[in-house]
Amino acid sequence: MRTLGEPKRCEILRLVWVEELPATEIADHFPSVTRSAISQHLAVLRSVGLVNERREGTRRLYTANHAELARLRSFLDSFWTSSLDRLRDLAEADQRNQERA
Amino acid sequence: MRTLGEPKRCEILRLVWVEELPATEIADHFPSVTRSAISQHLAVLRSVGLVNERREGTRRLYTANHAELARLRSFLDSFWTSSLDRLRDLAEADQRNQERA
DNA sequence: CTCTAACGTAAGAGTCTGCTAACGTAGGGG
DNA sequence: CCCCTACGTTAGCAGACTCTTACGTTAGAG
Repeated sequence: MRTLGEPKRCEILRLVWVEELPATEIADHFPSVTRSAISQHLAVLRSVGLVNERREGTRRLYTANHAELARLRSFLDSFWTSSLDRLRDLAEADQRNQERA
Repeated sequence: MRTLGEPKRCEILRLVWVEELPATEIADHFPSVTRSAISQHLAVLRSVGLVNERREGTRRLYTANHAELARLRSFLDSFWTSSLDRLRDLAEADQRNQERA
């Protein structure tokens, strides 16, 4: 989550989401920063497994790891499901209190 | 997203997800840090609208803003839907190329 | 009115982060 | 073999972030 808190990394992931792209082409989408900066962002994304790397000659092709982002999505979903569990627990505790009274 | 990149803020949001809690009680869940630090985290969460504040005497009661987190969830979902759009666009472009050939 | 509990806030220290600039490396092309 | 392209990596810096300490404020109790 912290990884995608950085807007550029989020955008990079979006770029390689459906299409495999070489590092240079990714960097070209960010005229405001150096290719080096993008390379470092790619290293971070790779370190947390959000992208996969494939080498082809001197080029390195990147793809998004959909499964990893799916994990993040299900983590957010857990907020809602845990809320249901919690409400059920609260309701049960409340019922026990009423029975005791 | 960057806001929840901080683990403590994520945990705070979880605490106030189903239950309205006063600031002190939230801080008590984090023995490792000062109440001041938690107060500052609450300010950040409030500034991005992830929590709502209600005053009751000297106490301030916090609740999670479910709608705001739902926006984040749908943002992640947009990754998958946009991927479908993108694939459709690519397919159409490819088809035009074949027709031209 | 004084005291205390429950807060937020300001200032400063230490740490992390994202960036650039410079350099190193590996794989072709000629 | 030389050179160029496509990269990653390192060093260093400026700004952002998180934490603590100290202080200010407000509401209620006595």
